[in-house]
Amino acid sequence: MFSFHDNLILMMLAKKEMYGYELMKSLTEFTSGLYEPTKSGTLYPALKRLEDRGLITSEMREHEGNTLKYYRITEKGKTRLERMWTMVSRIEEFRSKIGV
Amino acid sequence: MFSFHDNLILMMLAKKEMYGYELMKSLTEFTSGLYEPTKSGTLYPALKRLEDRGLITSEMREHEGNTLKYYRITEKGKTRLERMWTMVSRIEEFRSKIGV
DNA sequence: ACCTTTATATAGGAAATCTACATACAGAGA
DNA sequence: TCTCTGTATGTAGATTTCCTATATAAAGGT
Repeated sequence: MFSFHDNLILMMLAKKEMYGYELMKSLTEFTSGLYEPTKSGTLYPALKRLEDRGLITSEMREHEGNTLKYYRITEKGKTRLERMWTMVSRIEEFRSKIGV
Repeated sequence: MFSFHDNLILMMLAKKEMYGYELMKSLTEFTSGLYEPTKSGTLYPALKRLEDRGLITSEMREHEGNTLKYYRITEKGKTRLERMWTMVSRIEEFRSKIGV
């Protein structure tokens, strides 16, 4: 219905462009205490899918002597992310209604 | 990492116990305009999984002449749901920080 | 009689996830 | 020097979940 993991990736890249490993660390920190750390075997195929669908783009770039693969969210990705924000708002609203 | 659909089911059942078809309609209404309607082929196997894991329980009960299968969230299910609330709060907080 | 809605469910294929492994380089410490 | 840890990017295979289509049955409307 809706891949939560993919949306978290888009969310992170909406803040700033990042390379894979950096993103992995950010996701792990974000979900710490709640979910298992993000693994490379989950992240990299996900990034490939998101790029194939035009939600993100990638570019190889030098950074302190290393060649890193930087990912950036596209306009299409931002539009997709809007759906998550709406969903999250609905959930918060629902929660406050039922008072749990 | 985290099945969003499963969490929405738990959320709905945290409000009140429901039978499958009723739950399907509720989920469809909740996600309307954002995602496709929930299909029976997705919902019923999900309910079976959640019951096998002890997050919900089911009971056959009469309602206006019909024998319906009512589902109820368990304490374990409520604990699981707490994780989603925390996650949703973190997302809202993140969103306000980046200002999108 | 026929159609739609309600109600629950399975079978099979497609997609996503998880576990494990593979590679390479850089720096720290014994 | 050798080894270990951390950084960095990925693939292979199995498991799990999801989607599409189908099946059944009963009730109510036209």
